[in-house]
Amino acid sequence: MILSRTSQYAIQALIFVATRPPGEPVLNREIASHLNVPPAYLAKIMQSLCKGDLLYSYRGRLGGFCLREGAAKTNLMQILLLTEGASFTQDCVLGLKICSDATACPMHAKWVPIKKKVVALLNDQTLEKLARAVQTGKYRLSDLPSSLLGSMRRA
Amino acid sequence: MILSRTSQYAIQALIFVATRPPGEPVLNREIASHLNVPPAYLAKIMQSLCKGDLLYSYRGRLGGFCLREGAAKTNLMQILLLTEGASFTQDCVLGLKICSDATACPMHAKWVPIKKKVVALLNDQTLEKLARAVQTGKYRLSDLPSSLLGSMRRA
DNA sequence: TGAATTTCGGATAAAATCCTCCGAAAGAGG
DNA sequence: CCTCTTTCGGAGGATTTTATCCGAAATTCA
Repeated sequence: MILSRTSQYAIQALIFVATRPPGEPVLNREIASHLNVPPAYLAKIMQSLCKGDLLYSYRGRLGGFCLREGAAKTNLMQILLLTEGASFTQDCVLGLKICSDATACPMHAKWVPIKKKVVALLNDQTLEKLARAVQTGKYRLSDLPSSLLGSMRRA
Repeated sequence: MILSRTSQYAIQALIFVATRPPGEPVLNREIASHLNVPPAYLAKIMQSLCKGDLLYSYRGRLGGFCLREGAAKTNLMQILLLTEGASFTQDCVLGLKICSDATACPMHAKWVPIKKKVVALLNDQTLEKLARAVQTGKYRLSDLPSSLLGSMRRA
């Protein structure tokens, strides 16, 4: 409804890394298998997150990825700026090239307040917070094992 | 940020037809040029809107598209159901296959209220309302002529 | 040094979305 | 009837997104 697969993978991966003890590199392979996402594709995304200064990467035997210092304070908006580009929150809902308070599409007035709420939420949610939510066990990052899927779907 | 191009074109086209006197067929060509949208592609979308029972189509010399009776009460949610599919509002923000109150992703609790607001807005906005908003001249459906773009951008 | 491991970077493939083209069918009017 | 116009339906192309593959570079450890 709102995020590309790339963004979803990026956010999931970053939260996962944030749940691990800082300073201990996490393997791409390990992240991918835990999140159940394609490893080769995730590797590309991890690379771009390194270039976006959110992660450190280390090659070789003790290699892997670590959160950069301070990156735990990163919020989702900052991540999406990397993965979706700057136009993410700027584009008109109906796709008009120009849509502002001065000259607006018929949805503009009603849409802006909601968009503000979305942006505020994305700004508020940091990796730190999200990682903690997962660590408490209250929330889940990976999909349920397929053995449980059947019973969940029925519920 | 949220809608596919196809959905944007569909909504724009429907609003445009809704601004026209009912019963007088509007040509695809006319809609496309007014919205500045690829005519051949729009034709496909119009076809699917006919199949979705929102429009009537007429072939031949006096042909074109008309809103089906009652279709002016159609809201955006119903249109998006046709163009985006049912999962549009159901999918998890982070892409988890299962994400419900019982077993949720770390964004779930904060996201659900916002999603509800979005859905409520989409349910509230009917073609009738949107068309009227355009007819009053307060809002715009088509892009500005390129001659004005420069001055707008600078503002 | 050499072997093993891991990310890097570039090329490429697969799938989805966006878009075009064209002949056929249907309707209007002479 | 024929001609003109329009949508219909199917095939296909272009672009973007998603995903894979592989050799090269870096790092660890023996």
